[in-house]
Amino acid sequence: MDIIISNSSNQPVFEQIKQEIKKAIMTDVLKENEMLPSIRNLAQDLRISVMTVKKAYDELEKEGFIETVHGKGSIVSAKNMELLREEQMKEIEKCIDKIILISKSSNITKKEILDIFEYLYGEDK
Amino acid sequence: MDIIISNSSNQPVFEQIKQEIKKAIMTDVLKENEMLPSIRNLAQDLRISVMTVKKAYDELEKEGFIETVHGKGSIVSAKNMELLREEQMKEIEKCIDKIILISKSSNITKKEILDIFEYLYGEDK
DNA sequence: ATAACTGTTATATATATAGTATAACAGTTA
DNA sequence: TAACTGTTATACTATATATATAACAGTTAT
Repeated sequence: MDIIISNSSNQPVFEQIKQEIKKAIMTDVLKENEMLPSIRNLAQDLRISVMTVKKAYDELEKEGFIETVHGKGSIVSAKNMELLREEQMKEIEKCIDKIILISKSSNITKKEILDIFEYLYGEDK
Repeated sequence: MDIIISNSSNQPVFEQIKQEIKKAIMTDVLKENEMLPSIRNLAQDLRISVMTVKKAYDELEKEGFIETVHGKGSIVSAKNMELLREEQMKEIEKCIDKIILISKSSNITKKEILDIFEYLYGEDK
């Protein structure tokens, strides 16, 4: 599994780790019940503190994406696809809400937004 | 001009002030060359520190939305509509980028997104 | 000139978040 | 027992946010 973090990102490191792992789960790079890297290994690979990785893992566990057992390590929770889908749907809805808020308090039209969306989405899918 | 801030917001107070003022400019509540509230008055009204208001005004000036003269106060810059429009367009594009990123790394389809958009947008406009 | 407004600058303080570093402790497995 | 796992606690640094206060400086009208 490749986890890429950037210190120039506006996102905190632990947040980037969370997102990368969620992405890996969603794209099936990390499958159900598969082991995640140990916090020490990942910390060493990314050259960051163990505590930062632990924070990411702790939050992923609280959110139901992984399960951690003391002494063994962390695995991907079963039945998390619906969870992820719901979470991502909520994220998309938040973005759309923001877009609509901007649109309605400005002279940017619905059509303009749809055009940009189509353009940025590209041909595929 | 009504500026509403919330301490329970995840956004910092100075950021909320910036957004409220931009919104007021966009909706013509604050017109070109119109005076903004003095930093002391606004701070008193919102029951926050003068420095927090100053920070908001300083950034609005750096971004070109207002102009401040020592001893006189701040006014809305002329020709900021294109500026605001561009900024809001960029904001919308960022949101769309995020939506597309999520969409393409998940099983959420373009059609689903468009349906949610239509639903949330409502009938008007 | 003075009063009463404006903004400016500097200083000190408090709090929260993010991140690091280290060490000691504890569970698992071969 | 060795070599992995995660856990907890502590201390420290840096940054962002926000407050409070005071002194300084420009503008305007009387």
